[in-house]
Amino acid sequence: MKKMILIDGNSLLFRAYYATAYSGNLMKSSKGLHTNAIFGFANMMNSLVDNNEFSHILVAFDAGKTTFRHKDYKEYKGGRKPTPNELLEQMPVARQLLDALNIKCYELENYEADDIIGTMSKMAEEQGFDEVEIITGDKDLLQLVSDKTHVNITKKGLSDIETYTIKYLKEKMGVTPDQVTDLKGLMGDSSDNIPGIKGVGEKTALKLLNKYKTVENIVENAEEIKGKLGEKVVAGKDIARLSKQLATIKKDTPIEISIEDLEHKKFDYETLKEFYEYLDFHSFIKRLAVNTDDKEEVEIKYEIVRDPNKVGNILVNGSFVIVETFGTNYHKADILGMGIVNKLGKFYIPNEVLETNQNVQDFLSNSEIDKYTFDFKRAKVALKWHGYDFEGVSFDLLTAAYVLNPSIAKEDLRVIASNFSYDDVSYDEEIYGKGAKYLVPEEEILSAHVVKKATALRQLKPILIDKLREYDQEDLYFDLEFPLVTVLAEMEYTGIDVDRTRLDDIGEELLTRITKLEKDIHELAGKSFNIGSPKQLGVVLFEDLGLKVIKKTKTGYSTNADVLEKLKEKHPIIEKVLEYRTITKLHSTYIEGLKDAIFEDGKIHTIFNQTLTSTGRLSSTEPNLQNIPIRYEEGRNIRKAFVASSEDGVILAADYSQIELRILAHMSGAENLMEAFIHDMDIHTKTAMDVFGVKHEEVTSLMRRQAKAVNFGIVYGISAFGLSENLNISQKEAQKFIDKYLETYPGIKEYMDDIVAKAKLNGYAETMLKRRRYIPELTNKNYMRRQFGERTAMNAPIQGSAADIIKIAMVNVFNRISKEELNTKLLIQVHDELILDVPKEELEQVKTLVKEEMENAFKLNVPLKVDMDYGKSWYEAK
DNA sequence: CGATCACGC
DNA sequence: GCGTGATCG
Repeated sequence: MKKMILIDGNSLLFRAYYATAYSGNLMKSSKGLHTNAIFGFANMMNSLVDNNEFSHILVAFDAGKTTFRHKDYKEYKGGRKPTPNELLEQMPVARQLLDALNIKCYELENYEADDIIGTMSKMAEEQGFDEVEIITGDKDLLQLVSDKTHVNITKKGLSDIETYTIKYLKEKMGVTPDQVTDLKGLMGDSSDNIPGIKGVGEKTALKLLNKYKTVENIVENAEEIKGKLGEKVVAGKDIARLSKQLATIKKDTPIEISIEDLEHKKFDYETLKEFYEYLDFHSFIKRLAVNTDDKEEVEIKYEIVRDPNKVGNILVNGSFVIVETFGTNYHKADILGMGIVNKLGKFYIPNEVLETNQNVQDFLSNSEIDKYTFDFKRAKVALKWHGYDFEGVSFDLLTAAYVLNPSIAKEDLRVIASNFSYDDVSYDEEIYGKGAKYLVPEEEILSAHVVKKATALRQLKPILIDKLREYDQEDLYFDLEFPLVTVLAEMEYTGIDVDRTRLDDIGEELLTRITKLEKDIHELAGKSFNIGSPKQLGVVLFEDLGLKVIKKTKTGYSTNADVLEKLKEKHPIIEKVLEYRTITKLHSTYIEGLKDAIFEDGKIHTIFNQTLTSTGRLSSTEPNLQNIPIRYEEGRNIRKAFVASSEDGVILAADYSQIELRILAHMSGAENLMEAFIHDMDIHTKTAMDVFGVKHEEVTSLMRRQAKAVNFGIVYGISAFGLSENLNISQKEAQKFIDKYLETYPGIKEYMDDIVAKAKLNGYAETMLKRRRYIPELTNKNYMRRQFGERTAMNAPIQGSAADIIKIAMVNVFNRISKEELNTKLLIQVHDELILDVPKEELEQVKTLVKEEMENAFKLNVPLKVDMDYGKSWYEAK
């Protein structure tokens, strides 16, 4: 149930103030601050939060004194008594209170709270909220009543409210919501200093509206109206129109917050308590304590199941299952136990029972028994290492949350739960501790935690599935992201064979070179220092040797490769340092790092994080197999250590050629670009031809290099600054290149503008498969951040769609391999490339299959092209 | 634990 | 632009 509460902050504060102020003795805190309005306001907010079920909440405030309405009518709200200082000083405190309550408040320059509320209620209705409740003391807001939106007007004393529905409004005031503004246009409003038609009061106004419906209609037919009234209407027609306009609440204010920002979160007990103490609101503190104590007493009831005769009975279809592991690397994690929640109740099954009870193992491995889980891949791989299969899972909360919003899904269930306003579960870190204190707690604590997670899972599954439907992401989730979990689990568990001796040999060579380089560098420097320390190196280069400082970092001299490259001619030490950097990098990250990651089976088992990147790409850790060197021969040699698993098998590498630019051609429909791909031309040469307006044979290598950098920039969404760094040119020149590129391909310009506009409107950009990336930077006050947001908006659909496509290919390749009963294994994905382990006799079949599935993963307006190669090692599969 | 650097796409 | 990892202070 999605229900939004919108509160008119100013109105309630006024009411709260005057409700108690007349007595003449205002409440004061021990610090001398008046608190009567805050007290009433806090009371109101508390009873609101305690007595209502809702999912979103916002308190809107007026900003400043003037609004856009003053432009049309400078007397707007004129003649009002000034706000008493005793109330003014409480205004900021109200915002502090809301902060402590974890309730969002918002105000907007030039607009009134009404307009924010009007806009939000419209947005909420459009986005499928079931109900919107507006709370105010101002009857103007009644114009917002609809079948979904109710307006609650506070009555004297604040304690009770009057709820207006369309029906009640008609009964009570005799008008429809739309006519509320007409009514005010006719009769005016003294409190806002809106004139209305002279001599027309409520009775007359209603009579007129009853007959003519709107102010406009009344004015148009003024001649029909007889007598004095007719004259009054004619005389006051402009005033009436203006008055109506002033009374009309704007439903399209340029607000900078989104519905997601308003999700109701629990307050932090300590913060709130501190705040109440500051205000001397002791009664509230007591109530707070009672409420939290209550919560702690409601311990969840569950059963720890050990009886082997009983355990079989509780494991039924439709179970929510948490397989609890201990250790971040699940290839070597212990399994602690399982939390099960289903129609029979809540249960905890300790690991000893899992290990010894066939019923439990059958339950997990039976694909006919429907199960739902959290972090399916972790559970599946961990169980597999312990000898158990985990099948029949049809929902994984972690990946579902990631699809809904890639920026929230961290691997802690509590983090995700909180994002959906469910807080009744602990963070794993609270249970296990961290660092040296990462320990398994006693079973009582552990089991309660695991069962709570399973309970949260049950609560959250329908909510997330609803959202997937609402966002039209069901296909993306059920046909792609979720099936991919199993594929990745298999890849990780399979692992890739590594020739340790090869790594040893390369490592030894590197080590001798390092020793030699160290000696040379120290000699050239005239002293011994730590070359690996940028700080020390900086001193040697720029102080001792007096080289020119090219760039500085926050902390000192910059010594990165770009800088050193420019100093290469100036001193022989530079070349040595550069070499030292690459060699030590190779040695520590790739030789030592990889050797440490080899398992007892002689393989490396990476972990693909499926829920981390904001674009939809995968990432790889422990070790990262997506950044094994390739560009330079020295590093590329590392790949010789990644070998086929069988004697005469091969490693097959298949990569998409220019997939991002092909996607750009497809999405933008830019003709020149499409043509290039349809004829399979060299894309950078083609870009150079188009941008520089030259013939094929006139493209120089510099032109091609520049065109390539611009294409690169398009794909990665870099700025003029980034491009200038890449090409070593000025930002101005870089901007010229970009402008020229967009001029050459107007289709791309149009497409990019469109994407940015849409992203600004929606708050997110999306891929071809409806994967979203939210971009809050688009409304950032800082120009640079906004600019970054725009580039992100342009880039996310390109990179994300490429990620979508290779994921489709992976699922399809995987399914084909198993359907054709092959022993070939998918091993690694590197963003636009797949690495497979292929037995010799399957090679021809697999080559065909992989090419087919990759090239036909998704139908674009241009062909998808895949290049393949194979060999005994990854090195040979260029 | 943040900053810097280097590797990949 | 998006990532991971090693090292330093």
